Amino acid sequence: MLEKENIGSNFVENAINEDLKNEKYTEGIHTRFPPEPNGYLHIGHAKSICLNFGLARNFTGKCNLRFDDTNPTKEDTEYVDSIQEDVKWLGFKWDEQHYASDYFQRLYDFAVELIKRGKAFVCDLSSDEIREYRGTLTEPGKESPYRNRTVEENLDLFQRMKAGEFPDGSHVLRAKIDMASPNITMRDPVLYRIAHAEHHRTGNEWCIYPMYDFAHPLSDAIEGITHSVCTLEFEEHRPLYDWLLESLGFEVGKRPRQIEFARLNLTNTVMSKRKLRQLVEGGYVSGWDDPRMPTISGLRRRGYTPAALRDFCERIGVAKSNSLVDVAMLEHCVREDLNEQADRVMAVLEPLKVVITNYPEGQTEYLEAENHPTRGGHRFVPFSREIYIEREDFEENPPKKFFRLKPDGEVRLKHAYIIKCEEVIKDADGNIVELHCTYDPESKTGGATAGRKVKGTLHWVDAKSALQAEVRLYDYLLLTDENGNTPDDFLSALNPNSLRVIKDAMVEPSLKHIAEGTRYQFLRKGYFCVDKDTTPEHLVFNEVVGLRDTWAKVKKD
RNA sequence: UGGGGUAUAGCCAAGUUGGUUAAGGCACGGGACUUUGACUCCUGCAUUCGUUGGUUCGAAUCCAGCUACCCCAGCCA
Repeated sequence: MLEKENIGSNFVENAINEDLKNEKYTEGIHTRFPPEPNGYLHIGHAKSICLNFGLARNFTGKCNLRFDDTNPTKEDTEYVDSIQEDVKWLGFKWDEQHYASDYFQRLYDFAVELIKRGKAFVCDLSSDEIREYRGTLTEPGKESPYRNRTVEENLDLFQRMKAGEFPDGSHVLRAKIDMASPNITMRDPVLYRIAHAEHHRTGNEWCIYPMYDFAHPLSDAIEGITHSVCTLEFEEHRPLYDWLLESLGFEVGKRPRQIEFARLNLTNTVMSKRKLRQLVEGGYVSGWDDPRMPTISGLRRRGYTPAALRDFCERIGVAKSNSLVDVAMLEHCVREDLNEQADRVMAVLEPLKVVITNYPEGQTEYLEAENHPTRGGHRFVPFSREIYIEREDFEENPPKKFFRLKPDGEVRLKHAYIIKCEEVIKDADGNIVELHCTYDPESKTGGATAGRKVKGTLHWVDAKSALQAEVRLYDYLLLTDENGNTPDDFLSALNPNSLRVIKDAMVEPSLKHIAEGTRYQFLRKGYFCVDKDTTPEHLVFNEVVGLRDTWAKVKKD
């Protein structure tokens, strides 16, 4: 079998290597990604997806997509569609697609078999009673008075549960294990419950539904899964997982093995479905795909690339310790990808008009501008007497080391000329409304005399031909303490400035007809992605992530 | 105070059977380059592995105790 190089190795791969070495799973390894279709996928799921599909790839095995749809009251096809879309978008192809609901009949048969083997019984206790009988963390539970029914009685009752003779909550099928077990999961866990509810796929065919603990190991076994990777909270369920497979006669070394890893936590955001739902339903964000959301759909809309997400999942590793990954790691991954992929264009977010007084009135020239510093390609950008520069690129009283534009100062306009600030025009309130500059005709980019050096280089757009655009700037959804922690009451930590909309940014005219989803680097600002709200008349950009800004740090000192 | 887990730098994380100076990445600092204060490139960043003892010529790795944090009492997954 393929053994991976030590790069990116993790304990799950080590465990699989060990299994292989011991000649287990000789048919090859088989994993699965088993989401419940009750919500949208987020970056924590991406970690699991990358892990499971990555294992299949690294060991030349297979990976299934299986919808764990055993709870009809919470699930919906809307989610199965979005989940499939997200997995595909991330760049993975599943070998087989299944639904736990496809196995309802087989699962029922397994339950019957379990009853026949005397390992399960129908219990008439109410859910409150079951809870009382279960005991507590420190005290053992008590056995149900229905625990010793005969196999025949159990068979009859279970069949009648299935036939719909009983109302919800009146009966339940339970495993017969050990009410005194220190592991609460093993205290005669519920295997089946009655729910007269319509299932999104099986409709009203069933009125009893298996619990996760019952359906999961058996679904894994049915599919020939070798390594069932899940998160840490299922660790104490593993004895039950193994008990069921053992009780039903699945052979050790061939039956699936459950391995648990720590779920992803990221600073400045929340990751639980419940909290994400709260954000959406409370109107704190525009929806599941709000670009500030850590959902796959949100990240996609924000402009993150699948490659960046995969790289991120690779870099954070897989282990068993609870961890909180700095969101800076994620940002680094997109920057690295987009630095390579994104074409450069010029856009001025907060325009300040500059009149070049010695430039001929009415003249426009088209300057060659490279699209990418290493990959090449070029376009022509118009330049004329009036342009816009970034408001923050001019300071009347500049701090030390400010090498942008200042009174009597010189600066290079990217792809164009060196200009000198001659006059600052203000309105009656003293606000700077315009700059009058002169340009050096000898300094034109690419020309024979372009060699003169000035310290600063600014981006700009031609005033006459620039396009107005809406630009949405994002900051973290949540404010965190120095340790990156969010309070339990996370809504109190919502960042009031997580979204800033600029309606009147000016972008170069080459951006006239662009496709939704296209990503650019706005020179000296950051990476931006064309939002789906864009129309032929109205451009809308989302900030993916800003460029690293050393000046911002220097300025603070 | 039952059971199950986890502890290696500010943050992730390698370190499998004990053996030279404890990988790598992020962040951060210093420098070079620069018509993006970007990118890139150099360079620095744990005498120490939660803690205390023990075994050993030798321990992050083995043993014992202690401490901290996470998870479990859904007919959710």
